[in-house]
Amino acid sequence: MTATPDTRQAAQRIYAAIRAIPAGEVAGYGEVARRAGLPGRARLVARLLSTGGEPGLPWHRVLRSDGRIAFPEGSDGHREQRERLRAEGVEVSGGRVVGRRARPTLDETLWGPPR
DNA sequence: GTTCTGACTGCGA
DNA sequence: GTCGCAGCCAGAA
Repeated sequence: MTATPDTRQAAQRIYAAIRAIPAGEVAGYGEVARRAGLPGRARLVARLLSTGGEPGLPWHRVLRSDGRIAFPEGSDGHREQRERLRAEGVEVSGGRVVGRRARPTLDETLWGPPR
């Protein structure tokens, strides 16, 4: 790849943003990208994960803006993500997150809460 | 070098 | 609620 320092750094920020998602909570690709300082680069986030991402990365907490799993229902990845989320107390039905607003409240849960 | 593709998003109908 | 379209960026062929 052209692995420019900028791109690599961006990837690291994205990874950090994903790791910052607390268990039992979910975040959208766009949200993660924004937190990483890359607004509008949700696709980059998705691509990073699809190309391997990082070991131990809670990628299953990353959903689409609709709060749905990015994988098509019935897919292997879809099934795995659903299981992982359920293990953390997040119920998923019909590819949709239940018991929690689809719109990830990352802002409030992560960096912008109480205070 | 150009072209295609993709774990996406937002808006309008 | 769903469906379609355009915009967007980065990597792979």
